[in-house]
Amino acid sequence: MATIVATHERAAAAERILRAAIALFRVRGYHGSSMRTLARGLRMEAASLYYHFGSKQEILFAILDRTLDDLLHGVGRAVAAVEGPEARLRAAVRFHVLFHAHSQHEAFLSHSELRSLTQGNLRLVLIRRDEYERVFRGLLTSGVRAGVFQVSDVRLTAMAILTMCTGVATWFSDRGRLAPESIADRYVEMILRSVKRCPKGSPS
Amino acid sequence: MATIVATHERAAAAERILRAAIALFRVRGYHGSSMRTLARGLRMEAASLYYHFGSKQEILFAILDRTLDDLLHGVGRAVAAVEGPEARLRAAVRFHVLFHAHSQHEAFLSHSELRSLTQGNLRLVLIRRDEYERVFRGLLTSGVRAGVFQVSDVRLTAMAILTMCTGVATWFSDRGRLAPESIADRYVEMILRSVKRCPKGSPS
DNA sequence: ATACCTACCTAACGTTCGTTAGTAACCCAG
DNA sequence: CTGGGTTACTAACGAACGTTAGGTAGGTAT
Repeated sequence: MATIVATHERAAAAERILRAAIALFRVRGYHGSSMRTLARGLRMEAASLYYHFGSKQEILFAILDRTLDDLLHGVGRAVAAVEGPEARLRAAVRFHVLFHAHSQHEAFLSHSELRSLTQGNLRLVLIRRDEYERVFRGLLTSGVRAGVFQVSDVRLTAMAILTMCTGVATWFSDRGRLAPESIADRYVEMILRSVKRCPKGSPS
Repeated sequence: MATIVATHERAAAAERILRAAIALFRVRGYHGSSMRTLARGLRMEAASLYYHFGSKQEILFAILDRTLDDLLHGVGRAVAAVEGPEARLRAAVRFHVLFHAHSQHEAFLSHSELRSLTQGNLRLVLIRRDEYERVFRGLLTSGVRAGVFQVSDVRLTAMAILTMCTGVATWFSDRGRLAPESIADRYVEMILRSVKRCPKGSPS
């Protein structure tokens, strides 16, 4: 079928553009990257990009939109796979760290380039980001209710955990000292240490 | 003295420009901000900015240069004021959080706009940023040697602490629920909980 | 009063930007 | 062999960019 092949090729070309855009925006930023530079990396002309995307903004939104989808589905699957607040928080943190190492560049963009989105696109992205953050607040709250966590402020702790793990995307390197799995393990330990209720008289 | 008044006025004008640039770059990013937009906010013409700064890049560098200075001197003063690894780490974390709340915008820029610096300027900034990070690694190492801290990886823990506190600059709001002091207190607690050696069998 | 300096201005330079119009090469169906 | 759709191209648009040249009003020093 021509149509099936065609749509497949088309999707593949769009995918190639998105991958190149992720790499370029990561290094130079959205406003620092031009359609001509993006096209050059793909051995194309700038005008040809407009066959696949309606605008530069549409490319940025496509990247962030998909990344937010991946984050939401990923964390959903991660917490659903285990039971209990502690195991679920471990799974969620682990997923978040691994995602920010493996999908480092798009994860970075979905924080750093929010300001480059148009108002409408920003709204759509923020709705899902809030949803994502609510997952972590929910896990902390359940843990506190169950008596296994002890945190002075759920919202603040959730922000602290998320920004700490999100930071992995800014410094992680494939050729670095630590593998994503090692980083995730250690982050999980650090975080659990700071939210777990201390059995007897707490050190603080 | 004419010269003293003159240099003072000149410095004040430059200061005004820097403050406006911090606010603008924060919202739109360096490449997303134009000299004309910056000038409009100051009720000036774009060309007039070149009387005070040689280029747009020079403005960005001036912001980051001074911010790095403030960070280095600030953390130096903070740790020198107390004794012992734990008290010093508390002081350093406390300073870092307070700085990223009070000087939120320039602190944010000194992380997000590193990529907009020219190669030479970037080098100068990174040298001092590395120096700053070394302070935290040093505090962790002393604590481990003294037997009061227990961390699996000093470098990783330092990065985790720094990115977590740095994140405050991205979400803090003057009109938010928590005052900088409260945030700092709680961050200090969370971090100390996760690096302090547990007296008997650790929870992990 | 004159000369000078400071701090701004207007006007314009050449370049690059995102984007559109129109077109040519290719591929597969009939 | 022909025709239509797909995917790229060349060329160009107007706008905005960072920056420079040159001028001018107002204060200060002599």
